[in-house]
Amino acid sequence: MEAVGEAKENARPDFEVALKSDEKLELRLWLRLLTCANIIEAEVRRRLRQEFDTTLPRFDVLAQLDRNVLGLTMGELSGRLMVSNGNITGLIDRLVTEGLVARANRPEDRRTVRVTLTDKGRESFRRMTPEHAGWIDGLLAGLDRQDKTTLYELLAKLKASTAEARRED
Amino acid sequence: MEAVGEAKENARPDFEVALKSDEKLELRLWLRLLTCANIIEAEVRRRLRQEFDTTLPRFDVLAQLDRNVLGLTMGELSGRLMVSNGNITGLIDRLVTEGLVARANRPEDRRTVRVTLTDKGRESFRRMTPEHAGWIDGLLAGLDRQDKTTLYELLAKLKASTAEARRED
DNA sequence: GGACGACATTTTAAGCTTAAAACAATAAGG
DNA sequence: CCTTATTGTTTTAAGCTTAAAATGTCGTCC
Repeated sequence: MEAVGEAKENARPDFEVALKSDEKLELRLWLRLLTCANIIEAEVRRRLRQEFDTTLPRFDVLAQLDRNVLGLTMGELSGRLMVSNGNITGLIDRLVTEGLVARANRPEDRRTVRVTLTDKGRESFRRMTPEHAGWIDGLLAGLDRQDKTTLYELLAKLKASTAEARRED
Repeated sequence: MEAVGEAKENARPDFEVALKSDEKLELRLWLRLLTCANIIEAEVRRRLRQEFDTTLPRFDVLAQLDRNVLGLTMGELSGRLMVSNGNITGLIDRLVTEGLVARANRPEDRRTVRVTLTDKGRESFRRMTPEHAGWIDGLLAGLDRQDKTTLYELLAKLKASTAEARRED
């Protein structure tokens, strides 16, 4: 018997359903952006779990390590994924248990750890990437090329806007 | 002593820093969308914590209850926020402890619970909303009105696209 | 060369989140 | 009725996430 309602396979808020139309444009824009990101992210998480029995944070770690053949330190990983250092510790613990990554001590600086993909980890990641790219393509298929480039440019502007706003504080 | 690096006040991935330029447009677009959403979300979370000592999921629950004066059941809440039922249980537990919402049993159907805002909860939410809207305005200030409406429309198209893609499976 | 500050990582405590199972109550069909 | 299915909520086990504190290591500056 299934206890969870219609939120199950969607996950994350679709606030727009409850939005009064007299809301400000800025708020509606933000909520719609959030909704889109959440829908796609939830879909990617769902498929990673169903098809590869893994999670998005694990996938993200593998992606970073695949790009950096020489490995990365814990700090470099947390910087690139923009999560806390403590978070990375647990994530790497689990990936080591799965045999997908390896920790190597570095004699030249015993404070740091070099994390690298194992062969198994690399193989696992390489098996997932094309599927992953396909999911994204499918989810964006309703936009034509012009839509995509326009959206891409507007999001660049938005990103710059948020950076500016945070600089001012 | 501060242990956490530069990820601290940003939180959430900025994958673009590691993106090879030969990546597909679709993938770059998705990662940029995710980055924008994560930046804004992290900023809202940070300010909710700093200025009001609360969290985004709590704020979202209060927002839903403020719109629905008669209250909502647990199931209605989980549907509107698009999270699992089990999640709502814990969230409401904590909000009850804080005195911001109240659970009321309903004699006509003893399976369900009616959750409503307390006066304290309503007052608390009303104090946060204008600030919250201001934060969003500030973060989007770098876009002119035309940018915002175009972005709003493109995101509607994207949302429809994801719905279509998931319908096909 | 010892003290002190800076840096890298881990630990801790708490909250958020989910899927799945368990529990509780109503509804429906004989 | 009363059994069975359905509906609404909670519990459970596991993972993700953070901020803050603790731990361990390096570098520098007397």
